[in-house]
Amino acid sequence: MALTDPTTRPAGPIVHPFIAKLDGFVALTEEAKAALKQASLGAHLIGPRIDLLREGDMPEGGILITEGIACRYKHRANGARQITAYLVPGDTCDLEFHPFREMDDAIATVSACRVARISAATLNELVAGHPTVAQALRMTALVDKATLREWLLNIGSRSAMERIAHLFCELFVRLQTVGLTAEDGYVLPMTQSDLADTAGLSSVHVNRSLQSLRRQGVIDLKGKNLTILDWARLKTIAEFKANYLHLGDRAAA
Amino acid sequence: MALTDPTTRPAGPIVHPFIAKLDGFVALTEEAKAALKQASLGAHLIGPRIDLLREGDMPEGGILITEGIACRYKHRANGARQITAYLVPGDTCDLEFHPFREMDDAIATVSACRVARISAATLNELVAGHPTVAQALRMTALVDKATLREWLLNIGSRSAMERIAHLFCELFVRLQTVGLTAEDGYVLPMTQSDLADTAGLSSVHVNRSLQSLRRQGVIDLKGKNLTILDWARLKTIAEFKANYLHLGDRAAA
DNA sequence: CGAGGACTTGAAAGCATTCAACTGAGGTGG
DNA sequence: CCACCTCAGTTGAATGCTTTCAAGTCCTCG
Repeated sequence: MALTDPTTRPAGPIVHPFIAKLDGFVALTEEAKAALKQASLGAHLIGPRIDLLREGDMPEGGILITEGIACRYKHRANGARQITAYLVPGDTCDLEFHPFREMDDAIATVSACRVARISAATLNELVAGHPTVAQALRMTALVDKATLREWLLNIGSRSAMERIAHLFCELFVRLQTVGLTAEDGYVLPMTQSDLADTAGLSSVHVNRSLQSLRRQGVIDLKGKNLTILDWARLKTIAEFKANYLHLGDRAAA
Repeated sequence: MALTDPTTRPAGPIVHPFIAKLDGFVALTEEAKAALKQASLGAHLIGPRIDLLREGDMPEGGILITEGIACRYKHRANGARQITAYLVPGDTCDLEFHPFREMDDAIATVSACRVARISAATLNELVAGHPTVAQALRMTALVDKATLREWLLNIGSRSAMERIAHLFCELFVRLQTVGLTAEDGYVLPMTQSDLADTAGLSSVHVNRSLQSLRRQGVIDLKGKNLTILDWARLKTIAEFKANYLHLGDRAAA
């Protein structure tokens, strides 16, 4: 079962995942691509488990992940944490920037990441000067919302194993579009505790659910390497449809 | 305990909740207000429990709710339904419009609603001609996302009673900003089954949780009339902080 | 080699679901 | 005008998924 078509899929990671992502939504002009490239220069390398923005911060601009995986999360008074999104290379947050807005959640790296900060000024130039970029950014906001809704469905109505299977499916497809998957798997830097806080489960139960998936021969997960042994079955378990990601013809089988 | 300040809060429903909402985010010019008023003319009256858009539809423009309450939802193959958002007067969907985009979820009325459809053309004029409107619309998209994240936290980490309490708090604050609350309550058109599909619970358990809230003297719910008997306690139970709604100085105590 | 974090496993307890039956209110048609 | 139907809400009991608590293993890193 070929998950990727080598004639159209990149062999390795895409150099500018952000540009590739936007270009996939709306065909960008060459000037727009150049401007985006310029804007994403000067990305910093940041270690794992570091907060990029905290609740209550007033960000000066937006954030772009170039390498690694980050997450958005919220904390409760009792210490419980809910992860509300994963950011993979090419993903951004708070580009629909608005002045005097306090963060109502936090952003942190999961693995080590390369992170570019995009100032409000740069952003304004980008949007004002390049209508295609503006349109593509609106589309990313739309996809972000659709993804949040799908996660709500996931947590609200699926069983533990289904939730995890769904997350694995989504990450596979998203990472695939930026060339960060192997033929049948990818690097999963989250701990089981992270997965628990993502899926609204206890880490013990995540552990048992993963074992169930392993026992059924659907996945193999050793350390941080996730191998999908039976993509069709994983999709069936998760009831996964990629339509909410709005990838168009980039969508995997 | 005065929930509303009669000197600053409207006594009745706001005539143009959409304009009031946007104006609260970004001060609108008079021309912008006039244009918005024009755009929201011709709202249709639609009965309860009617689909406005279905999954797979390609909407021609956006939707604005002028009266009543609607919801966004997704269905699973097994018939399970997850409500992912409630739309109250002044709320919109799909104004961050993008051509050739298929709906990945559905929109339906809960109560009878007055609904205005805003064409892509009108929308483009509005955004192109009125920067304040464009900025305010970006802000609504931001708040929509923040609300989805809060719901994720709600379903993912709170107990049944807490989830319901949180929803009641959120709706109170949102309805209050458009003048649709009484001093200590509001009209709640959702059935217990709707609440169940919102909170990721069974309707039986919603019923029992409501009774628990009633027994504690926190709320009174008769038919479609919700009365909040103890706002402080309801907020405490829900661990409700309105910051994610980004209402600024409009926020209730 | 020690320490700590991640992962695993077992058993008990609990919150939530399912099934099933019943009440009550609202609307329809004879 | 009332019987009847339907849907929303209520209640009880049994089941079960998930959590919690606790202890122990494995692995990595300093």
